[in-house]
Amino acid sequence: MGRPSNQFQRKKQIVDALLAVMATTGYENASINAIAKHAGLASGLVHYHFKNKQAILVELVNLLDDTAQSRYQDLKLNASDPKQKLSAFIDSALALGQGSNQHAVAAWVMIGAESIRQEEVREIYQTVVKKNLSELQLLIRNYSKENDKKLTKKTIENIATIVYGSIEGSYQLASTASEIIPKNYAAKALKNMLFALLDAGTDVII
Amino acid sequence: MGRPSNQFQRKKQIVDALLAVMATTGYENASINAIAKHAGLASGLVHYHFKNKQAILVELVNLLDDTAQSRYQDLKLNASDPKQKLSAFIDSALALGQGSNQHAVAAWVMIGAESIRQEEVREIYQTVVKKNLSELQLLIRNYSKENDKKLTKKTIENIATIVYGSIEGSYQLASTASEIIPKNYAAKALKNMLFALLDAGTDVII
Amino acid sequence: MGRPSNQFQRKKQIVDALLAVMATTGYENASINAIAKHAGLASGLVHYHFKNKQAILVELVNLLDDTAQSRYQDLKLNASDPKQKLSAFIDSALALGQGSNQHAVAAWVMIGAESIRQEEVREIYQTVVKKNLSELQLLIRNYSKENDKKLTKKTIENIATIVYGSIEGSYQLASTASEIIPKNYAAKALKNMLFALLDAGTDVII
Amino acid sequence: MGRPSNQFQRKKQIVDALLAVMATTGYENASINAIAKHAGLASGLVHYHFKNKQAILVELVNLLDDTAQSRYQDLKLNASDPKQKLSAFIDSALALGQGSNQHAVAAWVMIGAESIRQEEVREIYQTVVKKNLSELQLLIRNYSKENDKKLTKKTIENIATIVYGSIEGSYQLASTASEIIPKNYAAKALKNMLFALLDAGTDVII
DNA sequence: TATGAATGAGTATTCATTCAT
DNA sequence: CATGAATGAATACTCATTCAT
Repeated sequence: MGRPSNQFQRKKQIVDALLAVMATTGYENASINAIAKHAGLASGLVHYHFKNKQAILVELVNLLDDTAQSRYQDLKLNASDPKQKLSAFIDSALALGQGSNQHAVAAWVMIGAESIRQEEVREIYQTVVKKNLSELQLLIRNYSKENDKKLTKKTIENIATIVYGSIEGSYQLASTASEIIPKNYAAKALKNMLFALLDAGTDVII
Repeated sequence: MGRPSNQFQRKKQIVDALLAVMATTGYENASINAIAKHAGLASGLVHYHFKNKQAILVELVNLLDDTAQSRYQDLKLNASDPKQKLSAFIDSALALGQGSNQHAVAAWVMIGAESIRQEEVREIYQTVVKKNLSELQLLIRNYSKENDKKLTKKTIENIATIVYGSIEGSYQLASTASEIIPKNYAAKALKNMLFALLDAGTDVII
Repeated sequence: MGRPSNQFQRKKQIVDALLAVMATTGYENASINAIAKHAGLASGLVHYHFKNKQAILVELVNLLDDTAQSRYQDLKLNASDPKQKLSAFIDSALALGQGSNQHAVAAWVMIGAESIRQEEVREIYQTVVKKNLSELQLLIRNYSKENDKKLTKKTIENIATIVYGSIEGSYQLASTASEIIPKNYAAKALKNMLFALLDAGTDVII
Repeated sequence: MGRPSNQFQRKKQIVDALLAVMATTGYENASINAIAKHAGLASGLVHYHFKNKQAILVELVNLLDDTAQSRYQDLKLNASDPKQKLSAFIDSALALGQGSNQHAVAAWVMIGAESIRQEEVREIYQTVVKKNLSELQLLIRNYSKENDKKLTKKTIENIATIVYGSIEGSYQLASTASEIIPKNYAAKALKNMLFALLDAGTDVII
């Protein structure tokens, strides 16, 4: 009957290794050999499980998105009103620096840059962005609805986009300038700014 | 006597070529050959003018910073009060998409990623970040002072950082997801959000 | 499971190729491509087995030393008294020109020159020199002891060094001036000169 | 009438620079640029004065030989009998380490290695060797004649060759192993060995 | 599944030499 | 004579990918 399949475990091992290696070396410099060594596997095995190097990256993008999603879902469970849900989104995204997610944050920045030049990566990256923008728009709409604000679709889009951009930018700064930026500023500062805007008179918001 | 020097012109040519090439291919994939070809030069000449590839990148970072600076200085000339000056900063940074600066924006994103792994690049990158954060803090302080708000140093730092992060994040989104984000949303949305915060009661801001 | 290792065989193949190529072209001009071609291998494989070109050279120095050692040990087996042992050393070192060791001699001269500028090579080279000087000093001491001569440590050192220098110099002449120097002069001439000195009155020797 | 020619001075400057540079880097790594910089000249000027790099090396070989010759001629002036003349040859050749001739010695070793692979260099190198061997043979013949020893031509050749080889070998050891060999051993040790041989009964010498 | 040897194209960098000024 | 910019071939080394075992 042959040995039991361990495809899943091996793939995870390899993707994790790519994450670790590319967080410090970048994607181009994360050689298959380095990835294999980090995973404790023979280099040939990497290509047995993945058609090519790009396929590992694609898998990594999915992994990072899944992780972020589940973190958000967890936090959302305890959120009862729209404001708390919006906060949950931002908090889950910007709980930077704690745990081993510094690697993930650095890798995400690299992926962002990589998606400029790799079509397939860009597609998945955009899918993730789109999903997050949609979720943010929904959360913002619900929040403003509850507060009896009537925001146009366009306004909500703009706000969601700048908020999501702020999150991505915080990743960038956390990875490249952590010594010169405040600690743990991001989530709170972004929430304050966002709610100040949403709570202001509608004439302010465009 | 002897051949006249044209170092300055050639160096500019090469740096410009790196900008153009890496905007679409990334730094690693911007081969010296590709750069030379784009500049219409022999590949050996690139190394005659630059010690190594990294030196070109360093020069490019300086160039991009200089360009951004002068754009800001220009806009600031017409700004008479603190609010206008703060606006000038954001406008000069986020006047994306117009002119040939799409390349510059994409390159800047690549540089951000590259600075995670190249010490020397990171240092210059951080210098630029630091300078911008300082300027932003000054502008915010002046604005709040004029409005009789007393913000703590820490608060000003946090606000400046999230604002600068938003700018960097907008570059990221503009480069990788321009099809799925609103057009020209960034400057206005960020300014609205920022001033909503700064104009809110001090109890809101921390 | 998996492909059987042949590292040992391949490494030998590559080192042998370096020997052959550098004997006629020098180290700098022994390109990895030339070495690979001579060994019948793909150029990339050379770097799969050796970290860099210098590592091959280091391995070659060791190989040449090993070969010389075993030649000496073989000859020493048939030597019963101190004089014969001393002769065995010189004979094993200066049995030039016969067999395929012309390449080895030329390569050794190149290595000597190379060790002036490559630290790591110089270290191994010096180790080999030191070992040979020690052995020569021991042989000379034993010989003079048997002949009731009392030579100072310093005298023995000096003699050993000039003898070893003569050997190295003979390699040089054999490689660069073989047409204009006598055939097979070296071992006999050096032995005659050395024993004339050692057998002379102690007043002669200093 | 144009400016006065300084060809001679310039050529000397360049040859001296090659000597200095190649003493530490080897011939292959002594780039024209490095030579020019060391000489304080523009790189193009080097090729104005020398057809190619090899021509500088050829000139250097001649320079080193001339220097050695004049040192020998100086010492020979004070030598009145054959023994003193023979000593003068060895002394002039082995006055190592003093003055700035360490560079010259190292360069000579490099030239020896280089002459294995460069035909033209080998030819000059051999000319120098031949001249020195002839002189040594003459000196040995005169010495033995005075002492009423009748040495065959072959014997004299052999002795001259091993003596000259010893000199070359001493250069090698002085350049690559100076830390582990005695100081100033060479001239005295070689002379003792040589005269012990020449003064021994003719039955010893073959 | 797994190993690790093998390939060959690609990359940054160096450098002798030429040439415009 | 002199400068130094320009060329283009050569070189060590890297690496994704393939393949024999």
